[in-house]
Amino acid sequence: MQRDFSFEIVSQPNPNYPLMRAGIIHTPHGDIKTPNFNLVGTHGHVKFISPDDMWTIHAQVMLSNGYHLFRRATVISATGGLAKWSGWNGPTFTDSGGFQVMSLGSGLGKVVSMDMVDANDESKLREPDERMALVDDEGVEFRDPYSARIIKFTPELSIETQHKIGADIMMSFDELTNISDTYDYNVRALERTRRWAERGLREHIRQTALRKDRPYQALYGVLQGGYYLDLRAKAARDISSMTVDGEGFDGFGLGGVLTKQDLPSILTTMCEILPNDKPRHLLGLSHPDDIFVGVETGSDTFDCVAPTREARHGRIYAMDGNFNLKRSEYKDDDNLLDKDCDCPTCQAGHTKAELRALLKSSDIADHAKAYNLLSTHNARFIIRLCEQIRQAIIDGYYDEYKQSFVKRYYR
RNA sequence: GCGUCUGUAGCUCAGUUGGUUAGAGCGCUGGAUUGUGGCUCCGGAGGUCGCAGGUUCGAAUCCUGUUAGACGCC
Repeated sequence: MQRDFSFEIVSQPNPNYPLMRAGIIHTPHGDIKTPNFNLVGTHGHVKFISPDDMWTIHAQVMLSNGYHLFRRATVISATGGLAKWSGWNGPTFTDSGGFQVMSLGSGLGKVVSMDMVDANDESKLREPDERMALVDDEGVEFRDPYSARIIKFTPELSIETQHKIGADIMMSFDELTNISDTYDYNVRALERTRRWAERGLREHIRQTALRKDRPYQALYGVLQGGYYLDLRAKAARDISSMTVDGEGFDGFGLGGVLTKQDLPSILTTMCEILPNDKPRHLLGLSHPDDIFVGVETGSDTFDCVAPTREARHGRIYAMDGNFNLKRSEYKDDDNLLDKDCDCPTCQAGHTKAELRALLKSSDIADHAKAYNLLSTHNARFIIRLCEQIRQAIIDGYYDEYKQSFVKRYYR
């Protein structure tokens, strides 16, 4: 199979972190220098951040969602794929819709619990008859109560949809378990995810053959297993060794609801088993401490809604620690969001007082302005963090960099 | 001058035939937010019910007076 997709490692091994690396992912829409944070544009655009803004803040990747774009997949395909259709002409990822198995199913209407006090507590799960996503071995039935629309998503349909959308990198359709699911349930869900991965890989090979006129789209196999290390190791062995007609996955997605406490051991367990020469994407995490753990254990790319969502809610990232811009103490504060920031918002001189007023205004146009200025700021903060981590890995001063960052940020 | 209507939280208002510590939305204020059903979610402060009397076991609610505003009529 012809692939215009590859991964190269550009750093020397670090004895303190044997799995850590900096690299380059070569895709049909350009190179991704890793570690990198992918901006999340679920519906094909990042909320309140334009493609021009993305270039300005040195974003490298947009990650969209095959489930949310399902109805528009044919149009996107006809337009020439996600990059052209969205106006963002750089590298793109699509997620499979696997996250929605949980977020619209057992976790519907709840903030994703990452607290171990909820572990194994099935009473914390949404009742099946209240869920908008019902899972079985065949796939997932998504229901929309407003339109009465029902979509039966299967691994085959997810992959076919993602091929239509045409992102450079796709994710296999997986079942994400909730922290409240039991060990036994995780065993069953993991086996289901393994079978779905195989079915998806088979469909991927079929679709690739059907679309020879298009650039090759890479497919990452996704690893699950809850917070159980034995299941995580099994997932890593199963997915990394999986082949269909001699073809395997191009990279790996590290998925699941992962607590800060368990993150290092879970990531280490998986990445020690995964082959070193393929890229790994850590799904859904972007807080700086999580990124540090991720890169130290071998993750290359990250994505998360937190920087943009938290920006819209007034949670601002800054080198000396995050803060809530809505607090009254910033009402007359003429300082920048972060005096050391190179984002367009801080470079333009917007003050905390000014941005707070926009954010708290009753005018929807002011909101939009604030959301744009604050989202680009937070996004740039995490992107810059990844850029600096990459440079530190390559130039051999990672420990010093991390120490200085953490000392200020988590003071 | 007379008549009618209206005065309840910073704002807009609910308050059932009088019945425990008078509610809501917005605003204010604090927190949450991790592969985006989110201008979302959770919490807190804030009122001697225009004022003064009266009836009653008990009044935001009924009666009288008074005051402020709106409207109408001479």
